[in-house]
Amino acid sequence: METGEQLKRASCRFEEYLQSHRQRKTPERFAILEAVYSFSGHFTLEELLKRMIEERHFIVSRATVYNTINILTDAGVVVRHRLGGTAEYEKAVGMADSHFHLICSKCGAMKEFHDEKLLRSLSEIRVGKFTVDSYTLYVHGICAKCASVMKRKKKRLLK
Amino acid sequence: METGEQLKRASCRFEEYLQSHRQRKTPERFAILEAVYSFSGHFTLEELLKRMIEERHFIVSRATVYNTINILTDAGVVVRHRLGGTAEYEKAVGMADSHFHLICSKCGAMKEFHDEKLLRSLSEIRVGKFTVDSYTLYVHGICAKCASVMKRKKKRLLK
DNA sequence: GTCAGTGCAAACTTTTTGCAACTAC
DNA sequence: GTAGTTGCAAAAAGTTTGCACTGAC
Repeated sequence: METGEQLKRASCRFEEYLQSHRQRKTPERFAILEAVYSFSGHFTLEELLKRMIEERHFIVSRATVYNTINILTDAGVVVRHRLGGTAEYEKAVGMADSHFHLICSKCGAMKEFHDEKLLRSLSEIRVGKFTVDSYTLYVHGICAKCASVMKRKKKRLLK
Repeated sequence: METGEQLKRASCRFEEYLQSHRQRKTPERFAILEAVYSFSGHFTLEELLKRMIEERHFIVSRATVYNTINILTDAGVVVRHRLGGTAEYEKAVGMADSHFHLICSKCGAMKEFHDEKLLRSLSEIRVGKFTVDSYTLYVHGICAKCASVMKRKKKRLLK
């Protein structure tokens, strides 16, 4: 799915959400949604705010971005990750349920990966009367970069 | 695996971790580990501190509990969940990699579930040169309780 | 016109840190 | 003895909130 299509679907879902929750369709909300979908990967709230104001020249307050990102998350068009101190976000439409996250325990880096087979296993989850919406899978371990650093360190110690 | 066995294995792993990281085996650290393993489910840092002091009569400062829980998490004997505002923790030995989490988007409740098949799929994950340690899977959706509340609400509106 | 949303700053919650005293090694 | 650890209080970081003004419906 291309980026424009993602945004279109997200806007649609967001409008429905706002309507059904009797919340208003303000320009701020849609400008923030667009900025969110302009990122290809993860971003923090601070990065989003910066992109809004400096790059997209849409003046909006931090409080409104916080408020809106919460609504977007509730609406299911944004996913929130809280691994380090600062929350990270990413678009959900055309993304969620289709990729998973590798987290390096050493450096904290987060990287995406795809796995069709795993995706199929996940879609088969049925747990009592719980209605499944989406999944978030974090695979913890050591990334290639940190592994090689540790290897070098070990070698030096052995000398 | 019974609780005592879990704690024993966790202590062992923790000792190894401390040794290899040249960190000290203080009474505080092991008292905190024991308190952690005295919980059967999730708990917050505040709950842990309360159990330490009020129930187990081991006086320790909040700062030390924060410090220690971070080390325990790094050592892989505790898992941290950051879904709401406050972090929640749970023991990892005999738990992690063997159960997954259902999160209700409505009420925020977190519940565990087991799935042998899924566990097998996860253990087959291989992604480039990333060394896999453990997994954390969150399944988001609506819990049975919230679903029935919403259903009732809908019915009332239709009357 | 009404009530929800926005912007600002202040408040709040959770977690980390600086420093002196202490203790495991 | 030395360097890591603790406890306390203070600070930081991240997020939410109160209030007056604005604007969507």
